[in-house]
Amino acid sequence: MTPREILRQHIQKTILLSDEQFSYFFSFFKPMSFKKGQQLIRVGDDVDCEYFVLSGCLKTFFVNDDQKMHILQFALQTWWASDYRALYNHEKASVNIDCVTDTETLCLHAEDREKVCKEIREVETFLRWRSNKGYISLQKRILSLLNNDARSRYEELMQQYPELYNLVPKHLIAAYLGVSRETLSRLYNSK
Amino acid sequence: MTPREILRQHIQKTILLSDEQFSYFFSFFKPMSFKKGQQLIRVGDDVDCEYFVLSGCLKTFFVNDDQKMHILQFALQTWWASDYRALYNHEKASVNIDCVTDTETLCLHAEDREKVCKEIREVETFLRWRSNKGYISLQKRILSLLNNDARSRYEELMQQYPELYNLVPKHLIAAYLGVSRETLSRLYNSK
DNA sequence: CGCGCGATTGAGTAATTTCAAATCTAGTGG
DNA sequence: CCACTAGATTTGAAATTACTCAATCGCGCG
Repeated sequence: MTPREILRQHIQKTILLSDEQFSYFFSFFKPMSFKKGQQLIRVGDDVDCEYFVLSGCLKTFFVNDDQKMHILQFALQTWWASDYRALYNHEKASVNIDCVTDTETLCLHAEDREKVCKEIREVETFLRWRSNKGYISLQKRILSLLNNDARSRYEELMQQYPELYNLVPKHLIAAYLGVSRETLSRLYNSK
Repeated sequence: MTPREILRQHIQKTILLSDEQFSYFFSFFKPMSFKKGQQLIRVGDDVDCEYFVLSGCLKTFFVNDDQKMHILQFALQTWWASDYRALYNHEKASVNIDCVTDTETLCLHAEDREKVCKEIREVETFLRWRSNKGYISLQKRILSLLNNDARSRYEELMQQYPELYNLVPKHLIAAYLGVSRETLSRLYNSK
């Protein structure tokens, strides 16, 4: 599938755009490819765009004073990634984003997003629903953090995104689940 | 402040509506008042509306198989509450919402929301930003759950929402923070 | 072959939970 | 005003869970 098709199918799960409308929207996306380990956003950066993943895997993460990394999100194909707090409030980035693997993205600038939102009603509807879905999935994750122990969080994640198993090193999975790598290792090697 | 003024001020932090537009939007909100302990949404219910809090406090929560309660959200004045997963996907409720104190709300039905969104562009923009802010605040909470121990989560919460201290029983705060009530008690009585 | 990264294992430590009991507090009825 | 009660909070002690730190193992790659 071409980048254009990937994006179009993704959007059409929520709304319908005419060829003309979609072409116009698509014209604002800039293809950007990155190598494994390359950084898209660093803490303190100005943030003016968001990334739509075509292939590969990004991670959004935060490193605390003790050098411990916490992962907020893995972004696979058709996922969006940015520091949305920075992007929407015009603040400096408070999280990092880099590549877990080589990754191809489409980059959309915030000003273009707002421009197209104004011009094409359906695009704004799409973005509203995208935010809603994001909200719902974060709520689910919070519930999982509150309610489940590390093992069931791990099983839940692997069941929902099996592709992560081979794509992402275990210590990153641990940083996403909120346990130490040692604990995660013990969890799935015993029992 | 009247309910109308509370809602209007809240909305105007994001977008500007003419008197006429606002009156039209406002006409779809139905005042609903509840007593402490009263349930607005129960797991398994059909969900067709969301609530805008005028006064008092709601909690959105989940009770697991061990009868342990986990709190997803407290909703104070100008906060919105519903089971958004159920509301947006037309599923049965997977969480409960009830009143921590006597609570006054404005109730908005999903179909009316979509209707007004179509008719008034600014309302859709408002809802898009509302979702974004919700997403950002949940992301902040996840980071806090991953990175901070129970004590700093408690201090963070009390600093951000001091009114919760007198309004909400401590064992509910514990259920929000993800610790046992005994641990929470020890945390702020030692030190 | 040796390096480097990731994964595993062991042992000791720290944090949190559970369970049970005691204490406190606000509201009710006499 | 007092006694009573239900709910909320606190405290103690034992058990559990997860963490840290250090060492080891495994494997792909130059």
